[in-house]
Amino acid sequence: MAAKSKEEVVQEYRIESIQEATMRVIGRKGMAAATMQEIADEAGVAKGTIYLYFRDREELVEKTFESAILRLMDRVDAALDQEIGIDAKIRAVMAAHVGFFGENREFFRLYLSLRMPEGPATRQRRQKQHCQPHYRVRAEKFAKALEDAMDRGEVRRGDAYKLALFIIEGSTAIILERLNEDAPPSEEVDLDLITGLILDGIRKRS
Amino acid sequence: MAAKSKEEVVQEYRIESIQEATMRVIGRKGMAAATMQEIADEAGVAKGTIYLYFRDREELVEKTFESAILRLMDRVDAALDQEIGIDAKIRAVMAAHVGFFGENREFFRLYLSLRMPEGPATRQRRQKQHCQPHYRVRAEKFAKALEDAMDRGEVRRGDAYKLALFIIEGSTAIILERLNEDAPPSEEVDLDLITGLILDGIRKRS
DNA sequence: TGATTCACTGACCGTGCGTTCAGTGAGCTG
DNA sequence: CAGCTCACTGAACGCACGGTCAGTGAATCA
Repeated sequence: MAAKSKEEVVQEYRIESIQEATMRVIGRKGMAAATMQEIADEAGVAKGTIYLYFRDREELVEKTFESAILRLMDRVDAALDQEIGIDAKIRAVMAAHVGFFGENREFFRLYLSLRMPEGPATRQRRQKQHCQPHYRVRAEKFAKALEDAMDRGEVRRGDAYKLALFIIEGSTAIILERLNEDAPPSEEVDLDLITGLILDGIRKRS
Repeated sequence: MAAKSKEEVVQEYRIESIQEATMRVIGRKGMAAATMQEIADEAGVAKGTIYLYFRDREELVEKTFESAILRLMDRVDAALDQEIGIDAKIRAVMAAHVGFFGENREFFRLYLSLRMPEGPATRQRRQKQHCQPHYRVRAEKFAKALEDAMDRGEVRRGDAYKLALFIIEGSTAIILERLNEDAPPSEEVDLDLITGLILDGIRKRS
């Protein structure tokens, strides 16, 4: 059985605290301006302690990103795996995104920063290997759902992957706007907007 | 008349060279990893020379962004000012974006970096004042065009600003994908995809 | 042609970062 | 209770960056 020793428990707790602190600081200051010192202060540990659990800053950010994005992926997968029509499925996927980022506001900055690789070529390659796949995989899964709907005749044929990219990125803009608004409308209103646009477009029908 | 003295000409040339170098280096290394030294080398001048024309790194980046985004805005404005139906107008706006970024690949990284403010509060405020307005203004102009179309009954009523954000951001994803593709399809194909989605959605009609 | 100017240079400086590691002390051990 | 262990600490280090400014020499002037 999976009984955890006291050491394991305290280790996991430390790792979690540090990762949460990392997200909060990056959420507040932005990727570039988030320093190890401030992350350590925020987590209530010494700077050196972080290096007991993470090799360097890069690994810290990477692991922090990964553990959060996996939670998002779980929700999206749950939405995609349901046996429902494409209408409901798209709405569910969008609801998963809006809900997740609503609950994890601090993560949003980190999420935006890591979509676009930074730094010299070597760093970029490493980021491409670790962070972009999550983005790409999510887009591919969504594209797969669109293709299935095309096969079933629910959706017009077209480049499903590019459609998926468009939709995911477009919703990101709406989510960003929601997070900046003082009094965002209920999630339903924005979900209706998004799904309405995706499914039926903006053209008025007679 | 506007005869330029020799000094003015050489000044303009310097400024242009430095700004072009800035875009190339940021395009290659990313915003954070682009150093003044490398920009200077790329422009073929000494580091100190840059500071004769720009107060500091921040102003350099800001001005570089501004002069490029204004060129984009000109194209978009031209597309929006035409007296044509909303179908053609949307296509023209999208064509302006795709075309511009196709011709100014190096600028794309800079563009993506400056959408989301970085750094501590003071820096963020300055960026909000200088860079975000261009983004917001573009979205508002596009939203205005959508509202006009709503008034004319061409488009269903809805939150025009959020629709504009969704559309602009979604197209950005397609453009990014185009820039990464080894052999992107002709612009027409992607423009059809985008305008088709926006106007009529993805749902198959009987 | 000697004097003057000034755009340009690049070695230098201070700062602030990520990273290290000798030291500390709470808690376990025998 | 003496000795030991080891997770944790934070001062110190090296480095790379943005920014400075005394110096240089080509172009201009008188």
